[in-house]
Amino acid sequence: MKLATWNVNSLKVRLPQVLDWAGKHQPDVLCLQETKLENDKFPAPEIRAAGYEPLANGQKTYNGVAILAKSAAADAVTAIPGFADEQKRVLAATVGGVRVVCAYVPNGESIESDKYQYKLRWLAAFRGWLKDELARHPRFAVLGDYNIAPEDRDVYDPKAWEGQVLFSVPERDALKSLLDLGLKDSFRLFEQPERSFTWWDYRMNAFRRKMGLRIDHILLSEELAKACTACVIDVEPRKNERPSDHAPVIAELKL
DNA sequence: ATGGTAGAAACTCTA
Repeated sequence: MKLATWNVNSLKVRLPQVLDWAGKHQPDVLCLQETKLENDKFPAPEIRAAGYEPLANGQKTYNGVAILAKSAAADAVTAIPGFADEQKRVLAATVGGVRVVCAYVPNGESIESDKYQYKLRWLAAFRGWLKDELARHPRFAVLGDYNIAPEDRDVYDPKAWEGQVLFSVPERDALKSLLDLGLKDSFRLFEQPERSFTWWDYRMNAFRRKMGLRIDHILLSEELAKACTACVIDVEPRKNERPSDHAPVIAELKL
């Protein structure tokens, strides 16, 4: 079973790239973030034609998540229970006996921003929900754009990024506290190339200069981590014309 | 000295 995640930064713009990529890599589950589409605008027919059943939780202009699955998805949840949030950032569903959470964690803007406080509050609520879901589902995966780089090696210039949003200690601690629930960063289960990143700013030729951060992650429960045989970042779509600023991440499971 | 780019939508906000 292949699980994948990709922040597409507008599904309207990126739909052809998403269909092309899914056709090539054939993930069983593809989690998308920043779809920026209301559900009634979601391109469900095109996605069905490509062999995927879509689940969408979107809004206009900002945010929005979706799960594309090769087999039927059940028991969808579209919000963090008990956390009032206008922003569409989560979607959970059960696919092929695996409970999948697709998440778009708030960016935070800067550590001085109100949005940063929202990010930390959001992560605390998210943790509570994941704990509950994990208790009920031993086969549990949390995929998405976390907007947090865990370690120095996940940042092209950790000195310059120290204390900045996406790499500040409170954010990294929040990510650690998700792992402390009993989740594994699937990417680090394996030997990986140096300078492995999933996001590069559109500005300053950041991609060409390898100035990236690894902020998109696939976290796996113990049971799924044991079954995980590979996790890779596919940088190829970042080279496309009109690319997303994020690259997809794929984890392969032998279930 | 505070850019630069991209997306959506409205002439600005978010990332």
